[in-house]
Amino acid sequence: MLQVNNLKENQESIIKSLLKRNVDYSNEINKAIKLDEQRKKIQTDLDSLLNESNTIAKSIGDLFKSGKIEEANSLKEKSTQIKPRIKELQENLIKIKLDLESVLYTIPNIPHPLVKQGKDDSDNEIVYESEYVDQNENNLLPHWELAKNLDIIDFELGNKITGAGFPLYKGKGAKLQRGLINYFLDKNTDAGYNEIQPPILINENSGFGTGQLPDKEGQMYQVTNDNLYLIPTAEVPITNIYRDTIVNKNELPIKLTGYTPCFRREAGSYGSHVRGLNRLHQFDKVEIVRIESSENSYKVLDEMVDHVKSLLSELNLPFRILRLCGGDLGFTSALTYDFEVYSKAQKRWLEVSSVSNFENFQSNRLKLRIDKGNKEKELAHTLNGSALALPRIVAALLENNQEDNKVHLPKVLHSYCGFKLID
RNA sequence: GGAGAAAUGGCAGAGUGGUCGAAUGCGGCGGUCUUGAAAACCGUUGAGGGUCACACCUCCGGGGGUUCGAAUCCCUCUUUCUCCGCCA
Repeated sequence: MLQVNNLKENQESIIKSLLKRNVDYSNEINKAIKLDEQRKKIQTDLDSLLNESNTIAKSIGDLFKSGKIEEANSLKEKSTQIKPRIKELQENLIKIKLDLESVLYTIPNIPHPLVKQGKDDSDNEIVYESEYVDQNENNLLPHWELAKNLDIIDFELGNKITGAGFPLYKGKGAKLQRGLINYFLDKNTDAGYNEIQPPILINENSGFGTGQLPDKEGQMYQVTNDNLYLIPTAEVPITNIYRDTIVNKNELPIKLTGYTPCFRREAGSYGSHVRGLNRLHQFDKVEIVRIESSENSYKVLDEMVDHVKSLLSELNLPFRILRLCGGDLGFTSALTYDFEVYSKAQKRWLEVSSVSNFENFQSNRLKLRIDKGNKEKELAHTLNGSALALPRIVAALLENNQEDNKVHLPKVLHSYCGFKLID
């Protein structure tokens, strides 16, 4: 959520920056500014009425003490008279605050200057490509066939137990999952991230804090009896640790990592491009989250990109890094780098990580501030990224390292999995 | 799941209807003293709205109510603790 004051002060430039998303938000922004002015007006009126009524109440107390009962009683009456007006203003205030908030919820984050205008993912800029990628290898099996032949992932059984998009990993497939999770967590920990294990069900407040609610509840699985949601990403519980908090600047840097399963309804996506592991309702992901001051956050974003890069390099997977254009940039993000690995059998790039700086967009909603000392406080910058999401990594590992229906694991995973070859 | 108690500032802990945004202690910050440090002493120290700055307003777990006036009384929800039951 953007700050109204920021909208007011930088109206023109914000509208212009938001145009990079190919949407004109000037109406919403004007509306927000107007609502805020009305809010201020109502607030001021209400405050002066409250002041009046407080003053009266105090004098009544004094009058009673000095025994002037009659005077007190007539003041009581006066106070009773302004009460309905106070009530009315209070109701108006609540309403206008809600209106303002719901307008602010519709305005996405301001893209960073590096973000180019663009309509969709075809306009994303490639900022790094790991190596020459041979796109002409043929006779390679897609991972779902390999997985079936090797009997390491059973999509049908998952379907039987739960439904499509809930695969069952077996034997070396299950061990590969476990090995990857441990490998990622160890690498993240080595890079200074503090490992945590958050709950995977969240309440409504947490959903609002990171922006899944309102409006995006359709993408989450819900536990209606208890009004809880299954997390779509560890970002939600981890970032919400810092909801309604003021962190002291000497607690920085805050670097957290956590593994969780993630649950996404992915309503409306079907077809051949979601086959196998390409898109699932339940998948595993290791996430990294950082809380930073505004002056450091972009340095930190680069750091995170380098870190994810090192993971993919060690896994020996061909990958590229994209800087998302305005049209593909997530609602809450100011700048996002996507990591894609090349899947040689499908001959497609698969997204395996997304690293973003949200600047203070999330923290404004979370009410997450940094105490900089000298009575100075600022909204924190939040950043997060996948390091990494498992399914497409597994897909690429299987497809790219296959040889005669066998799969050779990259060296770094040997000790984590306890085997070098899946056969 | 049943019974009881509680929820106050970074922490501990007073406050049961009227100068209470809240005593006191600890902690934090600034200072005096000291070669330096400690101790001692003095001062300062919650958040949000609003203002050029003041004034002023809101907040004592959340929501609602009573009252001229609520941290204090009532209702409700949540959480925590103790006891009982059940249990990985």
